[in-house]
Amino acid sequence: MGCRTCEKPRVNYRKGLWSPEEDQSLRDYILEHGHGCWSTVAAKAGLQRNGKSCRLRWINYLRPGLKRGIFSAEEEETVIKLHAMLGNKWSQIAMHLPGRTDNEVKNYWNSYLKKKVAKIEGSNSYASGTKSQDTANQSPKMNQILEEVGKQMLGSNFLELPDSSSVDLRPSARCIISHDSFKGTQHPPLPKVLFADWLSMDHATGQSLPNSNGGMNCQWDFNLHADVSNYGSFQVDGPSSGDFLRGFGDSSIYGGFQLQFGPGDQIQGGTCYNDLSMDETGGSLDTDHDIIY
DNA sequence: AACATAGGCAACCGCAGGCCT
DNA sequence: AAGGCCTGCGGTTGCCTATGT
Repeated sequence: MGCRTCEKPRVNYRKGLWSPEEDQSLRDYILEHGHGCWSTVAAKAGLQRNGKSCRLRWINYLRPGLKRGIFSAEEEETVIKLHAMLGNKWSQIAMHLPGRTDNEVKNYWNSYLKKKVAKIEGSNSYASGTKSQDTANQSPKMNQILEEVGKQMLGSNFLELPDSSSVDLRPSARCIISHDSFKGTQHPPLPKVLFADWLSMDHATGQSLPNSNGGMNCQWDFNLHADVSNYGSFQVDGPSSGDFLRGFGDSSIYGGFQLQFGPGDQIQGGTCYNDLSMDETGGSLDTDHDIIY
């Protein structure tokens, strides 16, 4: 193995704010070629930036489907509740907020929500520490919040897997309802898992889920009704589907649509989203192609 | 109008984990 | 097995703008 570091020419990477021209170059390049290896994107796109900077710019600002502007009351509530459960796991919190980035959630929390929660919580440790992942030490109020969140997650906004499903919940899976509040007989035992978690665990490992429905691999999170016993189809509805769809070339389809997945289909990050074909009437995805994200 | 301060946000930094050679 | 690279994540910094004096 040679020393590749020594072979690389030293580049004075540009830092600081991105110009509109740089944005355009990066966007054009990725939309055409996909990002592939980030460290080579900058050079190929004609930018004097390092790969890390390009990746960050794409994820936080340029990628399709991003929501800009102020957080809605629902989003705010979601952040507060998930932060109470997960602590500073911004990427995991952001998974539950379609169109929001971890950076955006983090900034919103640090600049606004932290103070708001501090007011609510008064002088207890939550406001100052913010790392309340140790559920054993949580206040009764926090337990109440956690219980409420858990119930909501078991409700209609989140996936409930039918009892007959054969989804394998691997040990690495983070199970949201493992909190003490949900132990015992009042809540059904596993498997019940957030759809986004279910997908992201798959994403994390880069493997297909070992179930009979074929591997699905994407990170969006939206209101949906799932029927994994029916050949891996799931239906998306509600306003979030619009955000989802805006990720695919601004197709402004609102309302319900249905995605069909075959056993061999896989949707995962890595290449270009405009390879995706979508039948607006039937709403089926051509999953021979990958979806960027 | 000029300056000081605070807040918001974009971007950078450093670390960890996984993968490759 | 060891070292290097790449990616993702959370923490932090610094710039810009709004607001107050």
